[in-house]
Amino acid sequence: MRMSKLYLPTLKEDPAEADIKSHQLMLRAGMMRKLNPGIFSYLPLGYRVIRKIENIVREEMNKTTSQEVLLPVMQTANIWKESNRWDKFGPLMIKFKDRKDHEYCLGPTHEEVITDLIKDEVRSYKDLPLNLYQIQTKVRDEIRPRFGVMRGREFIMKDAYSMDADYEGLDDSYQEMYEAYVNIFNRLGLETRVVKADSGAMGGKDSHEFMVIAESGEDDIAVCDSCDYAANTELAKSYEEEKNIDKDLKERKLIDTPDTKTIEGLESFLEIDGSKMIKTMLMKADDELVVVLLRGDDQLNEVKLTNYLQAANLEPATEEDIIEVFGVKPGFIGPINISDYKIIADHRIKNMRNAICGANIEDKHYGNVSPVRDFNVDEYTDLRTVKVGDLCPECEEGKLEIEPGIEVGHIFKLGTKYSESMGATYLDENGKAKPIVMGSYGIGITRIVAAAIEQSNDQNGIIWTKDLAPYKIIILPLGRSDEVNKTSEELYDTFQEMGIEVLLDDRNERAGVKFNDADLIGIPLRITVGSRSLENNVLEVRNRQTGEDFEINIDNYKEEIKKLLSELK
RNA sequence: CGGGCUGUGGCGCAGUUUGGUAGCGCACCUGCUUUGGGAGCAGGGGGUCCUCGGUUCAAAUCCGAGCAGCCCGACCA
Repeated sequence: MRMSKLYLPTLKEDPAEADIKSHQLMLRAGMMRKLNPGIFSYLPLGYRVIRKIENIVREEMNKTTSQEVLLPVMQTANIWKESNRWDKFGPLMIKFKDRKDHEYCLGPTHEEVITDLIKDEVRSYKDLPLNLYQIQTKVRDEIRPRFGVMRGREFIMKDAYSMDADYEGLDDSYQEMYEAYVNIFNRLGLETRVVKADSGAMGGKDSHEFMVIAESGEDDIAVCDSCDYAANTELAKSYEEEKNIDKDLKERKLIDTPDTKTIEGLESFLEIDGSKMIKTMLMKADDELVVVLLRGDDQLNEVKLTNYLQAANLEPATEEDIIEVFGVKPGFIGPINISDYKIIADHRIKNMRNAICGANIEDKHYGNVSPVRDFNVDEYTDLRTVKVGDLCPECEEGKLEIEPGIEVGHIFKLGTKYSESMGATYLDENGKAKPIVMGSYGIGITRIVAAAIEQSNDQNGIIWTKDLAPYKIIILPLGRSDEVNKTSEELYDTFQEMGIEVLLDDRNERAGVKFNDADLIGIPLRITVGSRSLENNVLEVRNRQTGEDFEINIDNYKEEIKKLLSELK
């Protein structure tokens, strides 16, 4: 491609609206432009990278039993009502009505469509297993789109759905996809980590996320430094530690804590560590108020609590609710003498003795409080978010580290959630109707573009790997001598004949502009053609990935370039 | 939805405190010179100062309301 003809509007300065590297660089490198928050147009360079990723994903998917289809973006509300997700997915969906007043949404995902698609066609166990995938734009009315393409309201996703006769079949399908994902991310050159994950609104049992470790990641991953345990902190199990228990129950006492409403405040006021305190919270799970107890130095993990309660919605209770339940303003609430509401405590509360908690009296806390003797707990479960340095729940030897990650893939064992609600059944060997057992498997195509850039850039711009680079070679003719132009054109033609994707910077720009744009858009090999080098009968080549410079003899440049290309990552 | 910040040529910003009719850098157009890491000189085009309402002789600037964007929290590929 000739750059004089390429629609490539690069920017010298970082746009004010972008503050992570990948977002800044995608705008600066002319890969995309924003239409609305989280909604982008992809320009030639950006779309080329997207297609590279799509094709790698497609090739690897086609090596499995999965077959490519294309499902509708516009979906009738009926199927969402059948699966009971019309309300549950709720505000995340863009909903609208057609002229006949029928309700529709723009597809945020395709479990309903796929289930509807197969339910009339798959009638016998002989039709199973079946696995279908598509690569398509998803639309979600995200609460807060951000970080460019990282969390968009429109994004391209590869989603696959497996249909099996039973759970053993699902395990096989899941394993097949798992392995395909490992291959895909290897080919994409992304350093990913597979972690156990929450299945969230998709429902189902097992679930793994494929995470790219990156500073700008929105998820936290807990990783054991000794075994291979790795999980999203949303569900990473907390090790049930059994500390030395102080058996001597001291007499409960009331302590004056004027205007001290937070754990931190108590820590400095009383000079006692938060681990000796009981944190009391009131949460509203759907319509039920629940009292939650945690150790003072722990954080409530809302995903764990939501899952434990099997709630659709979880939010902190209002101040009015708190006053009604505890008879006191927030800051001084505690579990003592609370009996009309369910009290759920983290495991770590069980072994606490002589602790401090709110007294349900303004400006007062109790000291020397212990469970059983002083207050009742209805249920103990794992509610805390794991922390750096926690003992690993798996091997119980290593310590957990926490790293930020970008979720680029997510696989779920859905089970029969959709097939049951939507009536997708088959007849087994005995002629008995059974629900199809399903799995779903997503890869965020556009998010991978951002993740790849996050993982590979420098001060000058993007550094593409060979397989994602929109072009492999960029030729920079410098100066305007006929000889330079002639050589550049020859190189350009030759590379095209060789089937190598090549850019020719034939713009009437100064050397500095060309160098800087070449660096910015991250083309792996740059060939500089100038009178200086032509005099010596050489081509100057720079490897963008390593920064190395080479002078190659112009007489056998084809071989040299092939060699340099093959050495690229 | 809550909290913070911001809206001024295509982009990045100043001007707002103290009202007087809009400016800088980049980009763009023309000409000349230049041409190996974002050129120089000269000339030029382009702005409902987010919107609506108010105060005033006069509003980018003051007041009110609204809208939009960005960032921090709950959602997810």
